[in-house]
Amino acid sequence: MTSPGWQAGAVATTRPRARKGQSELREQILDMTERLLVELGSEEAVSIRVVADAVGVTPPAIYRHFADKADLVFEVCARHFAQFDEVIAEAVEGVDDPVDVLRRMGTAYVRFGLEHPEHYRIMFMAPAWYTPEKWENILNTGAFAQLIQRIEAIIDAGLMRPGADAFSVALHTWANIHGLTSLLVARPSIPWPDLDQLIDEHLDICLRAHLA
Amino acid sequence: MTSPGWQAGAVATTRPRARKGQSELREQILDMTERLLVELGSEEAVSIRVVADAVGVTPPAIYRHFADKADLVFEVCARHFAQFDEVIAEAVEGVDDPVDVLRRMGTAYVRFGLEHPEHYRIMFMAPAWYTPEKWENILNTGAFAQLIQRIEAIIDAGLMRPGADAFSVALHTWANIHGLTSLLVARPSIPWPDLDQLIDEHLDICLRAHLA
DNA sequence: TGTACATCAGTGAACGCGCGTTCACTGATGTAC
DNA sequence: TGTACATCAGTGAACGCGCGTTCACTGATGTAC
Repeated sequence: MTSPGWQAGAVATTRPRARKGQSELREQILDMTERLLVELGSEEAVSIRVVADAVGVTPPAIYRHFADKADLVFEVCARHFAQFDEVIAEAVEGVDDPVDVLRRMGTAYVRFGLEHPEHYRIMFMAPAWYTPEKWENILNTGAFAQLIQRIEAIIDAGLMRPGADAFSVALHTWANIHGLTSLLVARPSIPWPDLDQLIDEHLDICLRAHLA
Repeated sequence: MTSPGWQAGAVATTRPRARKGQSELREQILDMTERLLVELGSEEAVSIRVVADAVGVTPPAIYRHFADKADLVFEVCARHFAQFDEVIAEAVEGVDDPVDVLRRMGTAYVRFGLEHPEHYRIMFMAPAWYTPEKWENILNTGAFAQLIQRIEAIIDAGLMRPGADAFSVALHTWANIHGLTSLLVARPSIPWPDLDQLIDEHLDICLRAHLA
């Protein structure tokens, strides 16, 4: 049995070459790498060959669009951070109450981790090897700057314990929220209690520790 | 240049065979695997061949003591958990004040992570693949049971907020302490403030959230 | 005490695999005349 | 409008590597007679 496209005399059913300068392959590769990262659940399992195969292209084709594997993973990582910042920013859009803002940021944070566990793992749990320098120091990230700013607003409104320092509160709050998120991501097999309630409770506790 | 041990006519400098049933190789392999895990900073980088080389033995020799690579890593993981439980238990020995007990457990926990980052990573941050089932659900672990018990003591002493549930408090406290620990382990390159103070502050916050 | 033998911890060579990456190439696309 | 040519995205084959694991073996250790 020969596949229809490969009968003698027939033109081989090769992938049609993209028009010059119009290749969408780069985007397809990024999309697929992101998807495979989620599906295979591990950075290591996503190889150049596996990505190429999934996209329907030969491995060397990847190298026309990315310098090497690290470059590819860097780009995907950059997408994760952009997406993350977006999610956090969206979560507080149009919310007035400054404490409610914090609650929503926290909830959005945990949800992001649960919905994109492999992204979250690479961003905040894995060794920094594959994380572009730009995000290695996450404290410069859009979302963390956001957090500090929102905490300052609460301090200004006189709702925080006296003497509270915005940076310090932000750091500990991040650690606390990350703690729940990363445990949920790393150990999904633990018989966690109801997630909605667990997250709500955790945010109660995190806020309570700092509010006046 | 031939190495002295391999001159023509000389007896090859082979590793002397252990006496029957007295092989210490098994322990040496476990020790070295643990050490390499720390040195190489990654589970994946520790291969059967690398371990064999470091111990001064050929790869197949490993298989006389462990069924396969997973078995070897399982055993090392078991050691980590035992060591961890020990550290936590030691930290509270002879401490009377029930709140102080919690503080010391928390400090010991973070310190364990900082001193054994690769152990910590495997135990609580890495996917559960290599974690023996026994510890996959960490809530059954010695240390977590300890934590619940100690929290119950505080509740009994009337020092907790009314309505506090020991299991719930333990869960959130674990998440909070793990949060700081895992961030420190995952992102050592972040310009963290003074560690002693950071840990102290974090414990203040964690306790404050639950105490009456 | 001396010799023949069984045991079995560790060896040396090899297996098949998937990895990242390279190289010379092919052939459709687009362009210049 | 037709033809010759340059471009370059993607191919096919191969590289060297380290991996986990297997196999038949060796030879010192320990034992039975």
